[in-house]
Amino acid sequence: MVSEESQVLKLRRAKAEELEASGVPLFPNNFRPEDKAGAIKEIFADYDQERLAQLKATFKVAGRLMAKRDFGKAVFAHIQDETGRIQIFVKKDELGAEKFKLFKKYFDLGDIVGVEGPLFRTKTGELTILVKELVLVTKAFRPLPEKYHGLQDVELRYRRRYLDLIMNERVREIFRTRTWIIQYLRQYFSSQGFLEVETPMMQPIPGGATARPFKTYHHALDQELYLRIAPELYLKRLLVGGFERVFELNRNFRNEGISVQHNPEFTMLEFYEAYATYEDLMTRTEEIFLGLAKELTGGTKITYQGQEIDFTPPWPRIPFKEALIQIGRVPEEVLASREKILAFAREHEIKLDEREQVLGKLWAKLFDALVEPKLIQPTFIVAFPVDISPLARRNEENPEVADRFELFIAGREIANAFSELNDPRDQRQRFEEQLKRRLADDPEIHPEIDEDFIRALEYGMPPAAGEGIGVDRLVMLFTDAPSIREVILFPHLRSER
RNA sequence: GGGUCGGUAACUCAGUUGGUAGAGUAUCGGCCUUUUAAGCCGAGAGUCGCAGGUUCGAGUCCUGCCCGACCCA
Repeated sequence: MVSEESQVLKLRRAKAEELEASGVPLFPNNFRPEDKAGAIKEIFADYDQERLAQLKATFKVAGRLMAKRDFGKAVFAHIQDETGRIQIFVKKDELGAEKFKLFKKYFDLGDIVGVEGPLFRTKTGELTILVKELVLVTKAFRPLPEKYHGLQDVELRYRRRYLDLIMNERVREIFRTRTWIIQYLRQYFSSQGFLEVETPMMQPIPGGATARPFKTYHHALDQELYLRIAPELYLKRLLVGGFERVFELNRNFRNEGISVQHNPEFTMLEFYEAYATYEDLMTRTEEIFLGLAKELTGGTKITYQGQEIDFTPPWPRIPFKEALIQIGRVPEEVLASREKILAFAREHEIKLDEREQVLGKLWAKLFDALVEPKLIQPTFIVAFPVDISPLARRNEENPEVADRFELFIAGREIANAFSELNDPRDQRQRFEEQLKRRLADDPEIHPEIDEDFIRALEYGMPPAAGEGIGVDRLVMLFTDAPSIREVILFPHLRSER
């Protein structure tokens, strides 16, 4: 990058080098903090000045210098470590004239410093470290954003997430919650006897979903590979292999648009349970979400973008077609034919591909436009058309419908699950049907049937149900984040130029 | 891909009908030993996203492009 040295940066670097020349190391690694700001504030929250004065202990904390208030012969400052901020009071007659002068002249906001000293309470009651010892731990060559407004620019927040994390406590909190949720999920599935596994991220035939994949190339193998769009077909091979409960919590990649709900790489939880049906999974899903809500809020409700969402089970289970009619207000007769749907869509300004032949896909478009946005409270939509459910088991009574559900919350799809199709003959037919359509759709694509997956089914896969939960969207819900970028540490942006 | 809005100092933002580019924070110099957006005095700091165009003169008007946000596909 071209030099973006501003006057401020030049001055700051020059000052640091002057300090270094005087014998003070800028990046030493021999300070060992023994205390955390957060813990100190918690433990001594109720101590008044008198009790603090009786403590013999001193405290040793390292943190980034976030604020400095200079009174001449004494300076108040705040330092921030991973657990929070604590005030320090640097007095000339406590620290000594020499070190005090150094601090005033050479220690800048943004530097990481180490302090040691006893605790006291100021006139205004703030718990404060009276600094007896002070060292520079890491010199910052760049100034921090403005202390009051912090870093606001959304683009800068994403491109320089490190700065965002320094400046915005709320952002740190979101990512702690994200990690917490992921740990909760792992713990839940492990405790239920699910084995966590890792299946290929690079796949010769990208299956398990319909999406454009990222393509890559393996030189030694002289083979094209695709970043996975879903782990599904591999996880089901493991059911064939005899693992009866498996889950994978990891990244999927889809080479499609970016939006508030879509990042090219996103985190998916998929789990498969032998001898269970999609109905069992609805119960399990209610249990998981309710558990998360209780742990995170103490209750059954959360607020997402101003809307209250209540996870108290049971959640409504509405057949797909009925949802279109009752919630979407689509007249039943419209659903019967392609022509009527196209006319209806035109009339209601619902955009869809007029060349689309598959009835189920047309229904799905109506659903996305008319039903999905209205599903605010947790709702299972069940009984999906088979022609948009190529991996799901047919319903026993109605073979046109799959034993499948999708979970919607806050107008978004959060999970997708079904009883798994384990009849290799039917699976082959469905793949072939899909293949035909995709070739007609886009001759550029060279889709392939995953023959080994079919072969695996031919060895016999126990009846099972499987589910995928979009973890980023889940985290959005529980952190009240309006955009997926707020819950992904480094969301994809165009490169800086 | 289309629409709307935005990009001005390190950060947060003003900038009038087109007339020499501003504030606060941060920085630098000075004063100040219980402040907390500390205060007071003084100073420096800009490729106004980029490239063209109109004009005597463009941060401001026009065109194209780049980056971002939101909505739509």
